[in-house]
Amino acid sequence: MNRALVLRILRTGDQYSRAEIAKLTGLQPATITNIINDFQKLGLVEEAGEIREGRGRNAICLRVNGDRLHFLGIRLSRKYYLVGRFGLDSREIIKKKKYIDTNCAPFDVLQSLIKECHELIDYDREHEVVAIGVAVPGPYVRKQNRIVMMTGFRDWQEVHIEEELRKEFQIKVYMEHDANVGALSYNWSLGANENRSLIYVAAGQGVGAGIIIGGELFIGTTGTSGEIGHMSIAYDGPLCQCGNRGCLEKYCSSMALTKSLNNKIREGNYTILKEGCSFEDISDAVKQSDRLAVEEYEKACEKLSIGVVNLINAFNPDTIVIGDEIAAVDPELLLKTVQRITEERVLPEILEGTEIIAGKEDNDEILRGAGILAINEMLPDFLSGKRSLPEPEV
Amino acid sequence: MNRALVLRILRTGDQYSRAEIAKLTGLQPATITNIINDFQKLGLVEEAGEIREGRGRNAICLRVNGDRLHFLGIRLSRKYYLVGRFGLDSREIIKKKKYIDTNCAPFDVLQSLIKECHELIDYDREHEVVAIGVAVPGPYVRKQNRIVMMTGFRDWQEVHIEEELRKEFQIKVYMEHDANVGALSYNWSLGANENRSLIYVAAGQGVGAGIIIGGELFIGTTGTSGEIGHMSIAYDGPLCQCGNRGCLEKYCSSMALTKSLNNKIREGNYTILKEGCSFEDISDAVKQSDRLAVEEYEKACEKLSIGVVNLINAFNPDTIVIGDEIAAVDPELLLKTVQRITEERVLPEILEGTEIIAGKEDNDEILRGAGILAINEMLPDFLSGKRSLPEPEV
DNA sequence: GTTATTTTATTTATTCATTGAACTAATTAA
DNA sequence: TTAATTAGTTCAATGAATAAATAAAATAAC
Repeated sequence: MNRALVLRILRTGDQYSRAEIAKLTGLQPATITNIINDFQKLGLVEEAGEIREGRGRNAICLRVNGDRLHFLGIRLSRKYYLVGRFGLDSREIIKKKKYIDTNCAPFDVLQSLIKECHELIDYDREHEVVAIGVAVPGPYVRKQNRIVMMTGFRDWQEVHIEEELRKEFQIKVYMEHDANVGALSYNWSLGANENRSLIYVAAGQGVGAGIIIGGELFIGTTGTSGEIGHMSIAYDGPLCQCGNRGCLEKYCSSMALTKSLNNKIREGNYTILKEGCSFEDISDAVKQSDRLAVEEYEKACEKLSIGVVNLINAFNPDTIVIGDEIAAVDPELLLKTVQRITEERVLPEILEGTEIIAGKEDNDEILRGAGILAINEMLPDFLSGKRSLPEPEV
Repeated sequence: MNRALVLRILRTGDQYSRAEIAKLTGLQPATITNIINDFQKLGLVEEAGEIREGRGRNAICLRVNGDRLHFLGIRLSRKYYLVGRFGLDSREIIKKKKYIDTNCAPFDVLQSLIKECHELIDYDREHEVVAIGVAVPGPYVRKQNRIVMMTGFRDWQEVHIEEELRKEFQIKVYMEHDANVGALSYNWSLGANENRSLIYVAAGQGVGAGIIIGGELFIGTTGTSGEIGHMSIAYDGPLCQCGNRGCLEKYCSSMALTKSLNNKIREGNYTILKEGCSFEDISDAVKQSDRLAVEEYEKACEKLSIGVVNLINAFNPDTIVIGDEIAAVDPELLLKTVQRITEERVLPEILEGTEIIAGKEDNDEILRGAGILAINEMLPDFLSGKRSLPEPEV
């Protein structure tokens, strides 16, 4: 258990000396020496020069051997899929993106995905790929160990992604809701610690959230936590297909934004956009400061902010990250809007506990999260000895 | 750590044999023997007859010695306070209720409270009271180890309840938001387990929630989690003093219900109630099936249900308990309403993961929760040896 | 330049919780 | 009466963490 703790510290990618780790964990220096020795024997950790500061013996830097184990991460989206190869230190080694032909049957997509995975595995034969993590659009529920998609992705219901990948590659495959792995990814990049409470809001075609509590992913009883897209912010608002009214994602998903903007165009409002425009068109228009597009985008951000207000009041998390398509349109404007609305609507004593971040523009966070999922799930097996590490390369 | 695990199982109040505990914890029978031996030496656990079932040697029943340690629980409310004495098994030994004169200064209330605590401690001198748990109306924030009330209880801001009690009784004092200890209480009575995710909704003068995740209380970064009273269910609804609009508690707190009913009376609607009626009057009227009172109460329950819908979507908890004043008015009608609204508004795949319970009519849950808070916080110190148990009585 | 001080890391012996295996105890079914 | 079954204990062995002493390597002070 302490091994896991030490490794979690080192996995942040930063370098630490034994003494620093001892202080961070509260364990004795002797214990750290022992644990690090084990890790070095397993090839998980290596020394990386010394650091001189002040007087006293210089500290020896330690870092994980990122190439000791490799992992695949897959992000399956409605429009494309991403496959990436990651090191133990969550560093991206190589990645690929493929657009999905909308006419393409899920089974064929899966075959193409498998082909790409093979390529990524063959890319480096020296280091072994030991597990695969898959991020899929939520929501879904687990039923008798099978994953059943619920909305928007229903044609995939009969495709057993996990099983097929496991059969093909004979390694462990883990699957999660995309918002959940997004949370894992930020939890890692912000420096995982056991007190962290973080909510990653994936504002894309739908709106979902991944929740980190106590440094761990909280998925709820049946794995559907974070379905904030169906949180009502207007109890008598428009009916949603989930049965609820005034659902958050009716106001601020990319789908909602596209719909409302097209309506505005139909009403004859001036814009550089044409009727029938896609979300990508709108995104471009916002970047070109098209007045109507910016206006509508800001409105969507305001509604999203109401959702954030509710999350802060309910969770009082230390961090909220807003990511995915909607955030990528204009992270700055989004952040400004969220800050304005939260300052207006949350008691200052409560608000000050939470830092709000607009996700990076590139969408790789979720892909990396898929890789981290695989690492997180796999490592305990190695540390507990339930599974032995593959032979190290010579 | 395993000691804590074993004690947590026994603290449910049920009786277990060593073999059963071994199975439940996954530990070896020998380990359980050792741990139970220690507990018996400390007087924490005692044997209680045998149980015969099927073939094989009869199992020896074990149970916590509820009288080995005693605890005080205090529930401080706006209108009254409760003080209770509890055993290690969370059993209530004796309790007292005192109404607070609204003209009474907080300091005087505290003095009266201290007097009652003395009486409860003197009630049984054979068993030692080792800690006090205090439940206060939320929300509050901790600032430099001081607790600062935020709304509705502001005149208590300068009263250092924790410090005063600690000074007076020279034992540990723990303080929590009342909704949080309500959650602790139900977590206990439903059988604590490390996977439980439970939300206790305290619908009283305000609306707050206590959140159990992973069997533990989740209080957020700064301790303000569960402020669902200020969750907006109508983004353009009426302005709340918190700055938000359409806050849940504007629709379904006892204060809101009282206000809206008095408005209806003023408008001339028929009812047995008179203008200026209090929440207690309304509660009685509902119990007497006064049409207007029932109608307004049901409306409040519907709004509360919207909040519950949002909680289910966000948390996917295994249990939601709705308690406090509002629930006590008519738990059956409340439950029926919540079930109707949630079935309407939550996807069935998600809803089926959550059991919804209307709190018991008596309001002792929060008092007991205060006691459990003290027990929970105190026990680790005893088990880790940081603090030694008082001498057992002869 | 020597010595004292500080900080890092390791070695060694010790402690302590847990375990596995053999064992005792007590009960029922055959 | 014997075999089978279940409950619980004993005891030596294991293994992780620790305390204390020590080594190593640096700077500061004289």
